[in-house]
Amino acid sequence: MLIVVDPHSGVPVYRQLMDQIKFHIASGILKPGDELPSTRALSSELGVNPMTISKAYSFLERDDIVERRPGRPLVVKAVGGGAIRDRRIEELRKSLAPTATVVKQLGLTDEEAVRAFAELLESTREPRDGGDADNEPDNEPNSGPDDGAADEEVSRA
Amino acid sequence: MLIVVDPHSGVPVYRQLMDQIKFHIASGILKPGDELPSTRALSSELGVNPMTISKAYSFLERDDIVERRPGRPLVVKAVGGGAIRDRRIEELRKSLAPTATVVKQLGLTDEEAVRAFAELLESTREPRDGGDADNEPDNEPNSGPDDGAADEEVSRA
DNA sequence: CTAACTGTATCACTTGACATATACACCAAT
DNA sequence: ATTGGTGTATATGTCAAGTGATACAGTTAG
Repeated sequence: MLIVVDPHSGVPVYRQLMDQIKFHIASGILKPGDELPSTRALSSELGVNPMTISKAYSFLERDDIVERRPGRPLVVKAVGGGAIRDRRIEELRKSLAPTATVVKQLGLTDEEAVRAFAELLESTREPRDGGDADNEPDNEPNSGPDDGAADEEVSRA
Repeated sequence: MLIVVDPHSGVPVYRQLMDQIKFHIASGILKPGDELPSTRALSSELGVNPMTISKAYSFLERDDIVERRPGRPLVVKAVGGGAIRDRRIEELRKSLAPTATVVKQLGLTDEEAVRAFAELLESTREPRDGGDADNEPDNEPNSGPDDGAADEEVSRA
């Protein structure tokens, strides 16, 4: 469970935490039933405020990824292996949703759009350190505190 | 050239302007050489500050979409017909870029990601009423039966 | 030159997200 | 009950984005 945050990356710390924990679950490093590090432990290890950790944990609970019991450490929720995959696809779809609007707005055909996506993926197939990933420029898939509106790129519903 | 902005959409006004102007260029309503409405004209028409219009114009210039001459209206930059299509693809790629990161982050394969995208596009394809079927409350350039042929081009001065 | 148009640089204000400090609530073991 | 562990609600501070009022600079026509 290696977690690294970069306060200067432009990506909110609590979101970096969420992303990395989600990633660790998705890749099996964190299994259902495992306990997450305590807020204070992570806090001193990463040099961030416990509340920031707690905020990340709260959102993870809201996303049904983690289970909260008062006074006890958080544990990874029991989800079937398949469910984890589904969750990843779901994440992807959320990230993709605004783009679907753009496609229609630009009047592109589905094929053109799909092909562009495939090419883009291929071109970025650089094997760069899979671990964490604090990146995620501006258009976040979701899992934010807001979620409400305001997005980047092009607008959306 | 119908432009509508919704200050409550959560999407910054200047970005709504950019998106709609880009869209009008992509769809041919605005052609290279056309002049854009003056900042003050658009300002009073939309009820926003001229500076907000100017900000949108500035970004459009930064994106090489429009040309600025001091004291003169902005004009759509001369891009070849083919370039317009490329520009749309380019827009799409920009919208897609963050998602490419997410894909890697989630450890999904290209195929899975591409398929999810294709499915998403298909699912948003309204079966009835061909056209655009678009769900896009806030930012939608040419929606509405009005417009007809009334205003277009940019002249308006 | 003056007038009327263009765009915009500068500054002030508002708003919201983010991170934090403090204090509190819960649980388990002593 | 006390102690030491857990997570977190609340209020405060910081900072950047978005917007707007004002004043200024360039162009064109009279």
